Amino acid sequence: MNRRNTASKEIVLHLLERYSSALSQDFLEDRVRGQMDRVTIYRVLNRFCEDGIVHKFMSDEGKYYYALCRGCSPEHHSHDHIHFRCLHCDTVECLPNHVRPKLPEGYTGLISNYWISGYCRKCAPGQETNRQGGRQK
Amino acid sequence: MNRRNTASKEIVLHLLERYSSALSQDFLEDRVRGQMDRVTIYRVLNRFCEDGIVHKFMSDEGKYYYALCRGCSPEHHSHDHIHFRCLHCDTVECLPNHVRPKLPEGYTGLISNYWISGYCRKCAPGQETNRQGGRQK
DNA sequence: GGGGTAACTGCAATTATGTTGCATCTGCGG
DNA sequence: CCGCAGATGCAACATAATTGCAGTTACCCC
Repeated sequence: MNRRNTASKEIVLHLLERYSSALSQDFLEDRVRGQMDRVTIYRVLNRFCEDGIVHKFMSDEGKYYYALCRGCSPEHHSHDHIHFRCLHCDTVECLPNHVRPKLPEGYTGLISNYWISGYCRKCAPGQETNRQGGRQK
Repeated sequence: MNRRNTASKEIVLHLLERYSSALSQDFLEDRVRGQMDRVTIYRVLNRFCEDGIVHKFMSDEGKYYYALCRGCSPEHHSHDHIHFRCLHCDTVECLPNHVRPKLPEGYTGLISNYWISGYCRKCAPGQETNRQGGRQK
């Protein structure tokens, strides 16, 4: 199973880097409309996940978001950080915090997904807004 | 908008109480098959949410789970607890922990959903199992 | 206790997202 | 440059959420 360098991979990777935030499949679809098929995006993203350069997580609206892995090797992923959605600019990002809540006696936690919605720094009350009109949907 | 007492409400409420864990729509469908329509379950559950006696949250598999609110009034909901799925018995429950992670400077958190998968007390390694053959799916 | 109405229900249909099968195409090693 | 495994496009399917509408019913009011 050797991976190949293809235009599709480049395009998707470039978008993930450019936005430096977590993106949903349908957001990517809008950006590459006409350039490649939905299914190709789907498969490219999942291949990235298999290769450990991207992780995906379920959002509060029931669809996956994909983000570049930062600071975790393919062998050792640490995804115990918080996923944050700004209710104003609708950006989804991975916060640097590491979270390790204490579970009740007898419980073992293996996989986690922490999700918080609110206002990001750029859209904080009192700050000038960051909304970019449909930057994400 | 006055609510009425109907058989459907009773049945769904009774199931939520009986299992005392978070249930998905399709799990409830299996339990009431022939007694009421899917859409009715859907609407009953969402009415419960509006009324503040149930809260719903997105699972890691992309579907909503519904659980009775415990210790939160209709005016003041506190849903900053952890939702836990046991990978063995597949039960989803609300843990009592309250979580308040510190966000980076400038961020304001409003809504949260903490999700952890692992093994619950009953299914902990070394314990006898709790799997009930399709108790949830 | 009966009537009227707003709330509720059932059925059909639609939307959105994820997923798979298969025929075709292509990057790349030899 | 040849061959093939990996990648792609298209069609189709699966599942969950959601809406419209016509018909039913709980319950307030008399």
